[in-house]
Amino acid sequence: MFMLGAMTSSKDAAAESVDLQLIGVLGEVVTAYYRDFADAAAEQGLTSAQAKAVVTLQEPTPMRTLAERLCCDASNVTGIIDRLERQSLVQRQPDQHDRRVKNVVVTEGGADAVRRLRGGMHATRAAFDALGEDDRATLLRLLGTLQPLLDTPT
Amino acid sequence: MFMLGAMTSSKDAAAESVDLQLIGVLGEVVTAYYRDFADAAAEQGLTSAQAKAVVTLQEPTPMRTLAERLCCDASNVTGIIDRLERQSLVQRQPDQHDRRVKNVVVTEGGADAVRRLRGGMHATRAAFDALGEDDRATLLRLLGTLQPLLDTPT
DNA sequence: TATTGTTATACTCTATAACTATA
DNA sequence: TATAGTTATAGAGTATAACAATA
Repeated sequence: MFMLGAMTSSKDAAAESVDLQLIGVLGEVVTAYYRDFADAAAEQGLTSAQAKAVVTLQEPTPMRTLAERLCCDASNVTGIIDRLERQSLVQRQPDQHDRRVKNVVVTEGGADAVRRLRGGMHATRAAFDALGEDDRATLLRLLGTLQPLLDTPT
Repeated sequence: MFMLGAMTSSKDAAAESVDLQLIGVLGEVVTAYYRDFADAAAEQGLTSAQAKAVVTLQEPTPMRTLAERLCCDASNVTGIIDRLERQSLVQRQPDQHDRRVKNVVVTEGGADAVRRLRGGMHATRAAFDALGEDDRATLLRLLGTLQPLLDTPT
C-alpha cells in the first residue's frame, strides 16, 4: 500500500498504465520483504543495519568497503561493527599489507546468526513456495534482468 | 550484493537451487529500489520515513492508522508528522466524530513533493523501460502473486 | 476501562567535520 | 599529500513506559 503504491484503491486500475501498476506492486513487495527481513533480524537481536552488515560478510572486508556496500558514511560503520563485535558475531583483524586497514570477519556465532536469519524470513519463503516451478524460473529471469540496471551508481 | 544475496560469487551458482537464487536476486532488487527511493526522497529534502509517510496519505488518515501502515509505534509518528508539518507538506485536522483523533492530510505542496519524488526514481523507471512489453506484463503478474502473500500479518 | 495522541527516555542510525596513524 | 579508521556532534528514527483527554 505504500512506497510508490499510489493506485487509488481500484476504480481506474484497468485504465492505469502497466508501468504505474508495476512500480506500485514492486513497492509493496519491497516493503513486505523489508519488513520480513527486519523482523527476522530482530528475532536474532539485531537491527536491520547490523543484520545487513553481517550478511554481506562472506569474506574478510575492510571497514571502508563495508561502508560502500551499506551505502553509508564510513564513520557509521565503526558503531555498527562495535555493536556486532560486542555480541561476538564479528571480529576486527589487522590487515597484513596495510596497517591502516582493519578487516572484519564473521565468527562462528555470526555465521549461525546469519543462517537463523535466513531461515526466519517466513513470509518471503512462503511466497516463493506458493509459486509454481515455471513461475519461479520466470521470476528469477526477470529479476535478474532488473538487477544490474538497478545497480546504477548513486 | 546484500540482504539475502548470499551466493558465493559464482562457483556453484549452477548447482544452487532456484529458490536460493531467487531470494538472493530479490534481495538485490529490494536494496536497489530502496536506495533509489531514499535518494529521490533526499532530493526533496525528505528522509525515507517522512517520504513513506507522505506517500501513503491518499486520504485523511488518523495518526494511529499511519503508525500501523508504517509498521512502527504510534509515538514515532508524532515526530515524523511534526517535521512534515513544519515543512507545510501535511496538516493535522481534528476528527468530526471522535475528538481524540487527529487526521493527517496532504497539502498542495505535499502532493507536489510526492509527484517529484515519483519522477525522481530514475533507476527504477529506467529498469522498467528497458524491459519489453511482454516482460513487463509478466513481471506485473508474478509480483502481484507475491504481494498478498507477503502481506502476512506481522 | 479502553483508546488516541503525546511526552520523556534511551538507544541506534545517519552525515559532517576533525583527528591519528599510516601510506 | 592522501587514505583508513575513529571520535565528536547533532538530527532523525525506533521502542517502552507513562500521561491527559476523550470514548
